Amino acid sequence: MKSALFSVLCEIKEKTATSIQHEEEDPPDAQLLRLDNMLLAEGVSRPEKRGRGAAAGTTATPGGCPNDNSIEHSDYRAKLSQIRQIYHSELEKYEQACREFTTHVTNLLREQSRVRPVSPKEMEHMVGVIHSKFSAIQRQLKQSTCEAVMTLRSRLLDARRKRQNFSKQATKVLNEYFYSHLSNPYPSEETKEELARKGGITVSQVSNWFGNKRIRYKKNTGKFQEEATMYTEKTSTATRARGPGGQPSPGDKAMVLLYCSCGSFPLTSGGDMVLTLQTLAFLQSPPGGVYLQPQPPVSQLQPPMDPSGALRK
DNA sequence: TGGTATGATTAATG
DNA sequence: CATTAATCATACCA
Repeated sequence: MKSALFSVLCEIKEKTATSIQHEEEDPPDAQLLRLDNMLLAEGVSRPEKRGRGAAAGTTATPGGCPNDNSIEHSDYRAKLSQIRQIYHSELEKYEQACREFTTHVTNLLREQSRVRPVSPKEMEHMVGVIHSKFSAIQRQLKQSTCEAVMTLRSRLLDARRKRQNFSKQATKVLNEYFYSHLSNPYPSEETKEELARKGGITVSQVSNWFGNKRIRYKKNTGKFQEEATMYTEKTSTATRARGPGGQPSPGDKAMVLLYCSCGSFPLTSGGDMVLTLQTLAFLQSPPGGVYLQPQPPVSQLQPPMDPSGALRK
């Protein structure tokens, strides 16, 4: 032990002899500062600390969002606190080691001072060098902690990485609403909440879903034909009218067709119009069942260009 | 393993 | 601030 210490001491001494100021050759204090900031922002530097604009933007919550993503985040938080613990204990260890080492070295120097003159300046230098060494180690610790946090974040917080398909129930609920409101698939906030509740997902997930759905439906309506008939049928079973064979009630089907001949959803003006049209369509819907029309009658919605072509007729 | 489906994110827009 | 359109990254399936 002692010999090891001594060798380090000698090394330090050498360096001191040459030039102290350039000892570390790379003093990026800015980087250190950034690391500190990040650790602070991530809540690593201080256990249990909240209340800083930092996180407020993303996870404002106390109000009415029940699960939102706190469930998913609990795992993250658990791991984060683990990291925090390790970080603090390591930091503590380093600091203690630093103190011990410093006293050790000063003692040694003091001993040496009996046989040779040791200037106070030399002492100071020694101490300074030791401290800078340890702070370099600390910086490394901070850096690796940062990396760990980043990895953790990307693994657990970035939802894109942990994407999970919605449950059958959720997609059913969403699709049913979507296809039964094809003419205006823009659920209100309340509706979104209800859909979210029924599907066991969050409101923002509902919004995302509708955003994706609208755009994808518009982009390639043909592809969704099957799905459309499927879900419109499904909803009609609830209100099922005649026909054991499944003669679907014309209403919703008609909506699909209607929609097709009407153009895109952005009928901002609205609801009444839709209703009227719906009734109209219902009345006009041919008994035979146009709904099965293999040809996608759809896609009138003025997509800029229709790749599937051949429609519009 | 490659292609597709799908949920989430982001930039642009009004 | 809600949407659209594009894009990312993963899930899922043949």
